[in-house]
Amino acid sequence: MNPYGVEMSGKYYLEHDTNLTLRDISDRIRKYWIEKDISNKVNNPDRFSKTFKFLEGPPTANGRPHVGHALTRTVKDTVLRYKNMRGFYIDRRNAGWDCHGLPVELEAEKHFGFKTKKDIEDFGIEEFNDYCKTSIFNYINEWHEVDNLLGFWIDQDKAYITMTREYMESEWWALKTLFKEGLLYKDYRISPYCPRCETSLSSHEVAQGYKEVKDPSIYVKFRLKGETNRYFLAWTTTPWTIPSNMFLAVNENFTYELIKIGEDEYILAKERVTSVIQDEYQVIGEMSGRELVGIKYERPIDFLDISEDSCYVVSANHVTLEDGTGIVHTSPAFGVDDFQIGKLHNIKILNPVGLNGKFNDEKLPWYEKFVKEADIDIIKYLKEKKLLYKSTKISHTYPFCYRCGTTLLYYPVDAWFIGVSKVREDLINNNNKINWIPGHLKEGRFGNFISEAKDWNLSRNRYWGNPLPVWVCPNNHQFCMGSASELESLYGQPIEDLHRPFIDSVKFKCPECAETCRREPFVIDTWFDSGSAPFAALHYPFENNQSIPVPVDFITEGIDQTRGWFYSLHVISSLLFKKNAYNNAFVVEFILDSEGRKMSKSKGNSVFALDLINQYGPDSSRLFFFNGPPWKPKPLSPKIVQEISTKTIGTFVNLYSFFASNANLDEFQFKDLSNVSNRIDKWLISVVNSIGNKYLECMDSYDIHDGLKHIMGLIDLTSNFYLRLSRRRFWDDETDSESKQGAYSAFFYALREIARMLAPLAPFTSDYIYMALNPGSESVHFENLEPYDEKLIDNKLENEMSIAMEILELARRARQSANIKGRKPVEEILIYCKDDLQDSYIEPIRDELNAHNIKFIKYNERPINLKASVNKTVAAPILKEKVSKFENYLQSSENLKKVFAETNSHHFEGIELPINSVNITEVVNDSYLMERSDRSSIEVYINKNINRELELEGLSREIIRRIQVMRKEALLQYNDEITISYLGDSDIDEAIEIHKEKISSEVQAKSITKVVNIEGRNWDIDGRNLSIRIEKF
RNA sequence: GGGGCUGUAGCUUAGCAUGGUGGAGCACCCGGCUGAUAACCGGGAGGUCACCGGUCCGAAUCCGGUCAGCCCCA
Repeated sequence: MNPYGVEMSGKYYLEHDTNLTLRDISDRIRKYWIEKDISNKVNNPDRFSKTFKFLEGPPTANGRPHVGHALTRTVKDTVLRYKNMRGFYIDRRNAGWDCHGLPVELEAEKHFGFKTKKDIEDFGIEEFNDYCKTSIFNYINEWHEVDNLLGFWIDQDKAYITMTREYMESEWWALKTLFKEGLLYKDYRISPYCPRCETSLSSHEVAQGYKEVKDPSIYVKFRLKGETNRYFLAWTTTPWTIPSNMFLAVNENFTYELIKIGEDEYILAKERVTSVIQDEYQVIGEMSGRELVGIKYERPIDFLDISEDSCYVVSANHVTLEDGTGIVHTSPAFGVDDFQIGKLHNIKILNPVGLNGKFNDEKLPWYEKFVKEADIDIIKYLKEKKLLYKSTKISHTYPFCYRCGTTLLYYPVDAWFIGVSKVREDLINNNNKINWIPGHLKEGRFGNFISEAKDWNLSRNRYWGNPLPVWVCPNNHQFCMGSASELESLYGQPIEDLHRPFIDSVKFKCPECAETCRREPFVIDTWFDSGSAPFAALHYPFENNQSIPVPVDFITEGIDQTRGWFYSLHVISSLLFKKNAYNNAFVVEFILDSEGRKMSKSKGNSVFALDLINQYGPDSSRLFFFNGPPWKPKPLSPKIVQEISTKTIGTFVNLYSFFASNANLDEFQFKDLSNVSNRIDKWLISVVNSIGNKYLECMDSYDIHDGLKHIMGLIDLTSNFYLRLSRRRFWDDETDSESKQGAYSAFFYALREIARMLAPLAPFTSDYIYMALNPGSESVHFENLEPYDEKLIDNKLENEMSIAMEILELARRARQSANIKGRKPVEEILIYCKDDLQDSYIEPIRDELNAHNIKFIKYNERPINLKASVNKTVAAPILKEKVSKFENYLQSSENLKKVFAETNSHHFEGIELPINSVNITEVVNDSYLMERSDRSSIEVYINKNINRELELEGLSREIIRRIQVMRKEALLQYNDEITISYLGDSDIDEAIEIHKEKISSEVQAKSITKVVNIEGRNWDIDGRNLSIRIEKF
């Protein structure tokens, strides 16, 4: 019995059952792998001296895996299998699961029907988090199933899980390390904030919620202090921020104008005047921005108390001339740039808006009103006060909460930051050590991003996440915990669960002032979880601390992770270890639907990984992902999956099937290549080795799709050139003929190498063929891929064979033009090439050429006649009425000789003619037909004359073919003998008579008998009737 | 508004760093082959190489701009 559970019945090679589908094959192989624990045996560290470190990017298993996941998992598996075969132990081949985060909470909220944070708190944080904890593994079984079906050899039982105490504790260690260096700090910052969810949002969350909207666009008059009708004109799209105005900002380098409209005078940037001002105006003054700085003004809305040292013009670089007036209304509580100005001028910030997004100062007429809804009232108020120059609407993109659709406010919140901007240099230096695939990401998207890296807002006002391990006392003494035990010793008792809400109740006496320390009420961004995977998955530094856990050698994820996981890994590793987190980052694009549209839940065009694999089988699906570079978006089309599968796996299995059935008949067993002497066999070996090295080169540089292309090229050459031309040699009667044994050896070798090269890409089918070729072997995946043997590569031979291919192609074309079937022998084929060709070149294609004589000829032996005609445009004006005489002159071959001999000019009856007055053309001899190659100047001449002898020979081959068809239809074995009776015309009689011996041996006939009456099969051979009956002898 | 990538036959793609008549495969049509047969071979048709301009004797390729699609940032 063999791995497939098939009885071999004395045969050496498994005969391929053509009824098996690729899915059947993969099912059997998968079962075998599991039974024999092949995956673990292959990656047994004892087998290797080198190590390749991998890191799995952890998905969240609260959704179904889709085709995009199948793609990244295929890339991972292909690279890891390849590295195994190149002699590397795969370290950290374990799975990982991301557990925390807002998306998980969002699903939970949906489940319970919650709308606000209050709903969650009323329900109970403990119960809420309990639900989160279980829901993240809702689809874990399907993930396992996909990995299993796809053949992804990842260690699921050793998966790291980001919500475990150990994992979280490692993150605490990291945070404390940063805290000690001043790189984790609390600040009061302007963040995008959702007043409904009452939390700030991370930048990538904000990015998901941009919408095109219409907002007010108002030009507000700010009266200069001490003036009655002179104003600064400032523009804003957020009227609700006017009550908290504290400054006006200008750009020192711009030129401003003072203009007059009626009684009123306005100051605004010179360049903006024509776009903003529609009324008649006069310019009455001009000044630089610098001169405006420091000028005091009166607020248009002044209900709120404000410190004295405000309400003057300041200078700021963010002021541009692209829109507005070149004077920017500044409300430090509600804008990032505004906030910076407030900070710079050391002002106490005015913030009349509560966490719920409503005005919370009773002095305002809009008290308790949601700020966006107050816009219209504020505009009305300004208009009444005559402090509004102009009010319109503007269409622009503005962020909304991606979860609930509420307008986001830029709002000052307490937050904890990681000082990423302080280590930009390190980020850039470490990026230089990374090999990005594709390369443009290094300087492009990723490089740009890190070169302007901002401090990372780590804190979230949420529930399900790793709690920020910082405790603060009323005197602002801050303590960051670096481990669970550190906290336990301060707390004085063990802490079971590090999650909220339990951790919230942990308080301790401040070691410095004896006041009570309470935890900062945040959880940390879940991107910090996954970005900590290199060390946290190892519980570093509490365990596995012998060496620094970065960099790993290889990671791969989708392009969307450039600023997600790729970024967080990079930042954290640069901060903690001053090293790059990974050496090779392979970034893949999305799989689109068959129409080329993005897959999305809302369109309902998503394809799940299971559906793909179940429909096409794992190997076909895997190969599809490498049809073209994986970093280009790919539409998922059934036709393409089918095509690449048929061309690669289908043809390969077909090749094996041919090999096995013949090799078993001849009882061939592969030993080595020493018996290979035939040119075409040597050629095949050469091609395997030269393509093999190209394959390795591509795979080593992660150009996996090019590696696949080389394999496909090799399969194609083996099938359509080697086997087609060598078939007959495998049917040779003499089992032991040297030629036949050599052919088997070369063929076996090619199949084995194809199986090995294909193993990382199509692991199931390649293992099937490999084990079938090597009875008793355990798996192709134990194989080592070494550089191929240069000594087996014969470039000269490969060149010569490509000339042979070309000759064959030309001969086939010539036959077609001459309307002579390939089965019909021709008298002679002449081949001309300006280089000397050896007879040996065409040895492999001799049968296929099917000619009695094949000759190489020299230039002057070509069967052509030269013909000359008068080029009348040139000759006529010179010769005038003698033109026709000249034409007659050229009819004589004697004269032609003279004309051809002339090289500089022609002479006729004493008249000198330019050389181009005669057109010389080559005409192929009537008996021949010629085809010429554009590439290499090879000319092939085929003799068109078919005499009776050739006719009958061709006829005999037609008869053979008919009988073969009948043998096959009768399901006869190759070596079954038959008797033949037939009825046909006299030509057929004669053909059979002459070629009886040949026919008999080809079709294994004991006898061929002409009969008068027959109940046989009727054939039409080019208009002739032939009736044949065969019987098993 | 800023940045990145992509654009080659109906479809999937090669060629582009280093300029020299754009190659394949699939599908289609015609013909052929047939002990690999759900294969195979030959031929045909099908391209303003997204568009516009520049450099050059010569541009799919280099440069500038435009458009479209996708992605990222704001």
